[in-house]
Amino acid sequence: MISTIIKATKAKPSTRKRLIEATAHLFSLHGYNGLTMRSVAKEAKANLAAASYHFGSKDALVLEMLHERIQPINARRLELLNQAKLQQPGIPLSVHQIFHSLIFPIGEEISKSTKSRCSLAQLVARTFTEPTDFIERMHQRFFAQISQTYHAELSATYPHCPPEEIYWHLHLSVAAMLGALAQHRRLEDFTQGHCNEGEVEKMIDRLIEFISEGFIRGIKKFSSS
Amino acid sequence: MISTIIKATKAKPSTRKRLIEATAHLFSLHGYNGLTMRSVAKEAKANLAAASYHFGSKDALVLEMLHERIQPINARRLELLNQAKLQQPGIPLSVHQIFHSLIFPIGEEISKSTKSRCSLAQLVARTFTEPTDFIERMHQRFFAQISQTYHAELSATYPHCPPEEIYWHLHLSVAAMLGALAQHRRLEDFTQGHCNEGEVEKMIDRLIEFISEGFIRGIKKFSSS
DNA sequence: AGTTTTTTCAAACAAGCGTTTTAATAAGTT
DNA sequence: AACTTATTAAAACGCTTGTTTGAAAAAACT
Repeated sequence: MISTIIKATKAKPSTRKRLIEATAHLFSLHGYNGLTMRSVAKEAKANLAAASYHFGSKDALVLEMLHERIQPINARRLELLNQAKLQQPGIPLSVHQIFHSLIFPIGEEISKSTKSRCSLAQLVARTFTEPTDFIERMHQRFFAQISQTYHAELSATYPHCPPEEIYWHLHLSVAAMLGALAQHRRLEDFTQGHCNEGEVEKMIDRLIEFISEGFIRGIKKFSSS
Repeated sequence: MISTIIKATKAKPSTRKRLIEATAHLFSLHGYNGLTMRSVAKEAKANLAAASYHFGSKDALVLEMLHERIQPINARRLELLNQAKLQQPGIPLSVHQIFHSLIFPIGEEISKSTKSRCSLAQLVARTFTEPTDFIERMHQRFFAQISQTYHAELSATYPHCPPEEIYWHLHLSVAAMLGALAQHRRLEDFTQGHCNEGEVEKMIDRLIEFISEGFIRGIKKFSSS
């Protein structure tokens, strides 16, 4: 009786779930080209043909994994955005508020997933640095709309700023965010041990401040001249 | 007579040079794993065995290419740094001056190389996002020293700021720079055509301002509390 | 229970990979 | 001109890749 309960709680997840998790881990480590069906199968303790059976192809497998990982983050972003707007109806959000809603959800997910071996930071970042064609298409589908949302929000905060300049600095902000995520793994090496990769909160706090101020001062300088 | 002169001026470069150039182009497009000896040979209009003959292995070929491309940038950085220090001996450099010396040389090289199909921005950025082991080692060799130089310079500007906080924000700055370079290719898509990828100068100017201000305000906020 | 559907498994497939070999050609030297 | 070295070329090597096959096992359903 007891053993069955233990067995039930410790029962390993479905093959499908294990494949997705292994894919996330290996993709974040080695990128799309560095991920092989055999390495996924091995890590998921599944048969080589399992991934093809469940997802059809390597492309579809990776796309499904990315969908499952990224969708919750984007949903949370919009949630935070709307939440802030409801608290001050009619008043445009501050730059800090806007970038908080953009960056904070990533920190949340990273903290959640530290128990698993997959670094979400690396995964999200790799989505943008991978050159594979199909990932570019997927990127377009996943992020095109949300980037427009943020541009609109920032335009509301700076109603007299030319849209082009908003775009320039939003682009820089997103690039900085992704760069920080991608580089986070190297933090300890880069700082000769002065900073700790595990302090995700510290990183997120500083990143939000860094980007917000970079954005504010940049807009001020380049839209007035 | 004339034909020989034309032939001489238009003579295609040595096989070795063509291989390096093709490697740079394909590496920046597809990364290390996505680059194949056959694709390099084809683009360089050389035989498949040529790369192995001239460089020994794929690893050595890519390393040599990176060395040739990155070394001049780092040299120029130190040159600008020393130049600025000579103009105001004894006085610490401003944050803008420091980051100008870090970022501007990349802009120079990008402008130079726009005639070739290789985007230097992508190449430099990929150096940092590629997970391949040997590239990590190479990165350590190429950038470990220069990152220390910049930390020292910034510490001189902020003598009372704890080194840890300098590291944090230098890390964010470098990450932002690399992120911007890596994302530069997507600029037009991201901004729905509002911004032009070709305007490298604009990007560099805004990047220097963005990072400098992010650094300054971040240091102010997080080292005083 | 028997039957159908879903899932696992080992083995094989063609294609592409980095590298090596061997021979032919070009360049340089005495 | 003869000889030595450096370079190019085509073909093959062993290995890994994503995907498919067909049979065995497990699960689900009537």
